[in-house]
Amino acid sequence: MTTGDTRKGDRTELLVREIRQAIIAGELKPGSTLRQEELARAYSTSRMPIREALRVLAGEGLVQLAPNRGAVVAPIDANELRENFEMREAAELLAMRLALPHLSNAHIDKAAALQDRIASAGLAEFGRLNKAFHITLYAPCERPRLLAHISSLHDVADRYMRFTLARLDYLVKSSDEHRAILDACYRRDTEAALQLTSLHILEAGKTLEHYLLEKASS
Amino acid sequence: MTTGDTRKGDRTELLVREIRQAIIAGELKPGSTLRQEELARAYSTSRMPIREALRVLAGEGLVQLAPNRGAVVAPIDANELRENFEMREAAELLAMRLALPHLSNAHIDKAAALQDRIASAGLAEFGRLNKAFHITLYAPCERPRLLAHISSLHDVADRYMRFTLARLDYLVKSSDEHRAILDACYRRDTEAALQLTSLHILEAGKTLEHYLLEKASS
DNA sequence: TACTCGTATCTTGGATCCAAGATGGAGTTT
DNA sequence: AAACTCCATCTTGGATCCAAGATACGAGTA
Repeated sequence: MTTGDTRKGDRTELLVREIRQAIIAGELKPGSTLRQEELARAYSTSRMPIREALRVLAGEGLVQLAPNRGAVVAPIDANELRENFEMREAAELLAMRLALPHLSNAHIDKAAALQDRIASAGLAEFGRLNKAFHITLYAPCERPRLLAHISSLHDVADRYMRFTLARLDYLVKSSDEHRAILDACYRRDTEAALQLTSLHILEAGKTLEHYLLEKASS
Repeated sequence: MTTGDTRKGDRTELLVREIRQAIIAGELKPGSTLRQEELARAYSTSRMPIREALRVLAGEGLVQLAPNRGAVVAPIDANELRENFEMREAAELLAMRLALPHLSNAHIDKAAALQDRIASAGLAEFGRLNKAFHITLYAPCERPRLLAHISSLHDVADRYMRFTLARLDYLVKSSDEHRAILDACYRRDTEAALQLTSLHILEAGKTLEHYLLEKASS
């Protein structure tokens, strides 16, 4: 569930994080089969924690399990991409709406600082920082399940962004929209903040969908 | 993730289903510790599939894992109840909105048949049938991830409903609202269907919250 | 009497072992 | 030549074994 829990965590939990990152980053290619023995050797452990980790990742939709036939990295799928952004819009609007009444300038400052880092970061770091930016704005809503859900959705969105090798103009446009959202937050303009967030997410989805189809036809 | 996948499934998958139901039904009490050995004996298997099942259920938020300290059934929490219904509203409105353009009379008929069964069912079956009713209406949206998400949310809502021992008038009111939603669907009145669904969910949340606080103070 | 430290016991987590299902190829048959 | 069957091999799934962390209890001391 991608909880924000940062405590020590057992080995399996670490493996979940590492394999999840590997899938998001595309090091583990979509559709490739994951053999337990291989992963065990790769992460120098036994098959047992790998098995548990794969089941967790299956729950997040990043791998697909078939009984007695093993696991494959979830394939890239235009429908899933669309669905992901639709769900993100619904979930993030809710979070934004609930967070806004409790959003302090300190919070917005923190998000603004993250946006500054995004501006000077590359594609590899964009997803992580982008997620942090959004979650920071939503954090005051105090809804742990909702935030975990959003975090998980961002992970798969990040995967699609890297897969499509999103262009620079995508990052620039996104940054502009971030600044507009921050501005609306500082002004405590609820309607604008919600509207801008909605557009920000939906248009990002459209753009990535476009990139994906483009890539598929080439 | 509570996929609708109904294929044979390995032992672990079956265990997940059984333990999930036991938690929802309250047979496994909130806060009680789950010892692997006990569960293994109870389901006549070894600890191994139990361990995997617990991790999956942790992902769904039905159990809480603490490294080296085992698992407990997720405690009842008024905040989580509220959050659950807020998330349901957001997710189900999205599903409804996407499904309506593709909703055939056959689909609505099927949902209506489920509603008839709900009317003559008891508290124990309400949750399952209620979930089926809603999912049936949303199914034409063709969004597997979204539907799985909604299904999972319904599971924890069901748990709270049973825990609060929801009164009969709750079930009656819910049935009336179901019929109103069906009516709006037959009329293809999009606005009304969305509005009624929103109220249906939010008021159910309020009611259960009320019951829960009542129970807590007694 | 209350508090602390140490030990015995319990439970989880990881590794290994074994059985069962799936895959691939060779050989046979039509 | 194509297809089917049977068998060797590979991989997963479940059980058992062992180590390490956590808990509980009791002895000893202030």
